[in-house]
Amino acid sequence: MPLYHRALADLSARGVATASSAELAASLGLNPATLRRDLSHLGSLGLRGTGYEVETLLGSVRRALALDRDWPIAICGAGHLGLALARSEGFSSGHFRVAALFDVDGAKVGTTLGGCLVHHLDELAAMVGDEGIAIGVIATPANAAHEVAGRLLAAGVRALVNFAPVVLSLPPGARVRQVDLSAELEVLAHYGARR
Amino acid sequence: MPLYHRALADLSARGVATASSAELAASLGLNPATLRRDLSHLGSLGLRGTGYEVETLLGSVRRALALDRDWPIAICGAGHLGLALARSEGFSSGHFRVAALFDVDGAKVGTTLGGCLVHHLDELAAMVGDEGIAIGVIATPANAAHEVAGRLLAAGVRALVNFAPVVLSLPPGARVRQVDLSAELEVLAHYGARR
DNA sequence: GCTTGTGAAGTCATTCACAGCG
DNA sequence: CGCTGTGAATGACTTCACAAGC
Repeated sequence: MPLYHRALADLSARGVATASSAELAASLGLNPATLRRDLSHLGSLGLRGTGYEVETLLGSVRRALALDRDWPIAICGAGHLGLALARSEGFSSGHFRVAALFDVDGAKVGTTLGGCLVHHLDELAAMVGDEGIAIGVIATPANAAHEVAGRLLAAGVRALVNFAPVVLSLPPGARVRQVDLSAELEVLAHYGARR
Repeated sequence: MPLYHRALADLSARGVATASSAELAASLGLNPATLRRDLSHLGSLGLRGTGYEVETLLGSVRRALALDRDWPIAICGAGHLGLALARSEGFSSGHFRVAALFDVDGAKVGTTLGGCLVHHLDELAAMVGDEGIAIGVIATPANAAHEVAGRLLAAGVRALVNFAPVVLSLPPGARVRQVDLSAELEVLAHYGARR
């Protein structure tokens, strides 16, 4: 669904008014039927014989993804990865905003890195409440990930993106998206060796 | 499969000799049957009544993932993300090694960032040959991703990790792993709004 | 004409449940 | 006994194929 959102935002920016499932699917490398069925979950939005109206569909996808409001994010870990994420397009542009950067290193706390003031992790709970943070990003070393996840959950954050190579066991009601850099490389190594 | 590799490497480092499918699965949050079926693809490695011998199984998984050799990697894009990746554990420790960092920015080329000399993208083809690079990482802005992917493929690199928010259309025989930061946030926003 | 939305079929992955083995 | 490996059942997705509609 995020893919559809991006494809439609592109078309919208380019001023395209309508697009058929075949065109959309081709631009995303998907089967047209898959795309039609996915979009049908949002309602009957297509015009038979014509396709989909880009602006209308974009609005529906945006609502489905709850991108019609702003999502403040907390990034935990102000190392290289945390800073890179804080400055990346995906995290700051559009519907997401890096509300705070946290670390436990006294040398970093209080300084401004990448345009963001670094707070101590102890301030997490307070800032989650003040800023309305609902999404937490774990960009710490592996051995700190569990504790940071626990603190985020305790502060009321129930949606996490975890970049640490650790499987987080979470209580029901909490969601985690795991982003595992070395796992990506390992599957490529597997396929690479087979050629 | 990379998850199994990591779990087994952990157990091995902690000196554990054997583990049952139930124990392994619990530590990864999986169903034991799923794990047994996955491992059965590697052969009949378990000891009935006992479980799996950690070292033996680790060796088999390592071979299956082709991690019994070194994989030199090229990172294209020496921005914040590219540098963070170059310094990350996952990319340098173990079986992977950042062999070269590339950019097109003349101000960066020739300097040493994060312990790596930055080469101009024009040197890509030569260095792929010299270093035996088989995996390329795209850490460029979205609008440069297509061209960089093309250059990597032209140089003979057929395995890519793409961090740019662009769907790459590749010739058959090439593999891509897409890592999409904003897509992760968007699915969390979707679920977050439903609670 | 062309394109959607959707039953029906097909494919792939997960899970159950148990025979077979150490 | 306990645990693996695996048929068989279940579920989730994908794709086909076509009737319904602009």
